Amino acid sequence: MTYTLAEEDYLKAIYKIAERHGTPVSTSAIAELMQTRPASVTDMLKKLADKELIDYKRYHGVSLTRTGARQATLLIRKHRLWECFLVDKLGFSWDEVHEIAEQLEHIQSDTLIDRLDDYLENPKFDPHGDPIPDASGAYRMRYQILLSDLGLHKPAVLVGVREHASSFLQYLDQNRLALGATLEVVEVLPYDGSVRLRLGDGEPILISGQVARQLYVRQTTESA
Amino acid sequence: MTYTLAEEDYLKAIYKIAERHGTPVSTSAIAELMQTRPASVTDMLKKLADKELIDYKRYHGVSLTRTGARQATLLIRKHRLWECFLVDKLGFSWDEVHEIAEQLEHIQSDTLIDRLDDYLENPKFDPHGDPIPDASGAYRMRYQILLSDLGLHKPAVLVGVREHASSFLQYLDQNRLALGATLEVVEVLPYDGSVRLRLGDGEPILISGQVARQLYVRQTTESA
DNA sequence: TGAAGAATTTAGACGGGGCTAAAGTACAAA
DNA sequence: TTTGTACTTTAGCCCCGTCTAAATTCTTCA
Repeated sequence: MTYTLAEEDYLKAIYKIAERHGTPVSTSAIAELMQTRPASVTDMLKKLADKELIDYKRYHGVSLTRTGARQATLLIRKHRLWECFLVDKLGFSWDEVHEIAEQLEHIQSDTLIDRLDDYLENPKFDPHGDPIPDASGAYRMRYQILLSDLGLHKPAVLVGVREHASSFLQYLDQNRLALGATLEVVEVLPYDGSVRLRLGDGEPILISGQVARQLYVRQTTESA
Repeated sequence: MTYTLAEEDYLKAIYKIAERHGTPVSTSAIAELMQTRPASVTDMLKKLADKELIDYKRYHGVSLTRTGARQATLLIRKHRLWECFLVDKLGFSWDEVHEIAEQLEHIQSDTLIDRLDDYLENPKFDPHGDPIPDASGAYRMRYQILLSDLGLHKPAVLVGVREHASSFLQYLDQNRLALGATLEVVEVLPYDGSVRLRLGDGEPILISGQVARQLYVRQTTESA
């Protein structure tokens, strides 16, 4: 089976929304994510349903079928592997790669993507800390929590970002918040939920609660 | 300026035909190369002419404008750089890369292609021996002649192929005819123009005149 | 010069994917 | 239970790139 560019984009959008907000996925949610009109979404949903990539009941949203989910996962695999390539091999920074990977993920060739995977030495996470599915579509979620849910004085490592906007990633760069950074919450300001962090062994920095809710961390053992 | 996939394909086709058979390029030649109908070609030619990518006079064929030619060479640059990547980095063989590069060449990002160029260490020729234009679209033709035009007992090196079909490339592989191979014509059979070659210092092999007309060689100095 | 035959273009249609405007459905609040 | 509002779908249109069938133009040769 080979799908059109638009079909692939819809499958990925549905997958992402379902991942975040659960199923069923509404027409308007898809329209908003894809920067398109609800009427256009409805048209495409019919086509995807005809191809048995989604389960669709009029007025009641959609969910991916097994086939649809598999296809979406493979797209995500391709997207994330290409992001690794762009960052690790070509020297792009993590805020520059999304649009390019968005194009590269549509290249049709199973051999290509498997060889790329090997060439990159089978990375398990992409430059934003998102897990990369294997060729069968399987991947394991890393143990992670939002920085905003991390208690005081618990050593942790920054492992992922929830928000992928360039401006956000650049903000993190400017504040030395890179994946793998060790950190610890020193204080949470009650007024607005801002968080004071110690990064590595440097001076504490202040980030907004808004930012803290976009960062995934993994607690490290006290001894580490 | 950004062009659609179909427009890019047409520009490249026109460029290739013009390169081989000169200008003007006929509607039917384009249709044949692109596996499409002459009527479809005519439609697209009007659009390309409106965008000033080609000079088009009804019933009299087309030629690329400066802008069109520039766009075509950039596509060829992308195609050939991706072929290098696939062969040199991912381990594909030269008969497997065309279709994949055909997709990759449409990825839109100047930065990407320039970084890829650097990553590959600015190759001047692709895996088939075709020259790679630089970012400005310029490239130098290598001195080369067809093997069928090489005289007897002149040492030469195989530098390129005129035919890119997988089956042809595989045939070359099976006969150890790789780019860079040194060779010398031992005999030309008068009956059908078959050529007996000494390859390196091995036993002579026989290839058809048909094949000899698809191989580019460069003469080496006697002393080499 | 004037057809015949080949090449090319036009006319009209179609599927993919998108849009607007209008109509239909669901659901929460009264 | 009814009704207002938000959401979704339908109807009808558009552009892109392709096609077939028919008409046109070029070219060549008698």
